[in-house]
Amino acid sequence: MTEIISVQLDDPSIKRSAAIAKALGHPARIAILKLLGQRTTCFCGDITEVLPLAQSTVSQHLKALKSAGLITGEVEGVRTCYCLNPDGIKELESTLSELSSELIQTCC
Amino acid sequence: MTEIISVQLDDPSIKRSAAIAKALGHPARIAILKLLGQRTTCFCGDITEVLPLAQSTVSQHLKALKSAGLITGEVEGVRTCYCLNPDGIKELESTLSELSSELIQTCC
DNA sequence: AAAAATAATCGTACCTTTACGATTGATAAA
DNA sequence: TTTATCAATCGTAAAGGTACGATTATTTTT
Repeated sequence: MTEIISVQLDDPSIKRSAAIAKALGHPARIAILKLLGQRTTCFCGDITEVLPLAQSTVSQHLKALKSAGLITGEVEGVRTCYCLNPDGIKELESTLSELSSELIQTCC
Repeated sequence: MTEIISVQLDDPSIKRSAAIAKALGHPARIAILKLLGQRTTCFCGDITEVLPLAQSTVSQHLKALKSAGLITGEVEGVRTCYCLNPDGIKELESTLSELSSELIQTCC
């Protein structure tokens, strides 16, 4: 019985997985996440110092990570303090490990 | 000692992680992977039947998944048989679980 | 009060992605 | 041999992503 168990593009869990993956889909954004993992806390300028990108570009990437829920950003005076968002990172972990174990079950 | 342990954009492992994530970064491609997980084997037409997308669009997504190494595609006469690529799926699993556990360690 | 510092946003240029229909080339069926 | 089938590719339009410098708003420091 090879039944198709509904694969819909607007399935919220598929959309969410794709959105998380999309946020990870650029080297700069992975690098930023790793950096935040090393330093616990970071200002935008700290990241700009380390990456070969303009401040406005870094700010853009931070915005993408924030709207995907993977980081938080809190204004502290003239700076903004960015941190990994534990909830988002856990969701990243669970969502993508669920997906890969689902896939591995049949193919490996 | 809060030392930065080299975060470079052209680090191959960062680039690879980003490339894998990018391949997962669209609902249609996640749906295709899940479909292949359910059916073990699929022709392009099977996928086109199930997804609300034109054949040429599905073909494009299959191409993206294939060049990311997540699926294989073998011509069988007039059709092409697509399968999950065990090596690619394992790499997806290990790469992204390594990343998330690295991140979880500091933030959670 | 003026100047400096920080980061968001704007404007812009360029490239990529996504989607479609049409076409093509290859194979299989009539 | 002709016709039908399948999927890749082409051409193209619209939308989105990536990068930069310049500008702006806010907050500190002087």
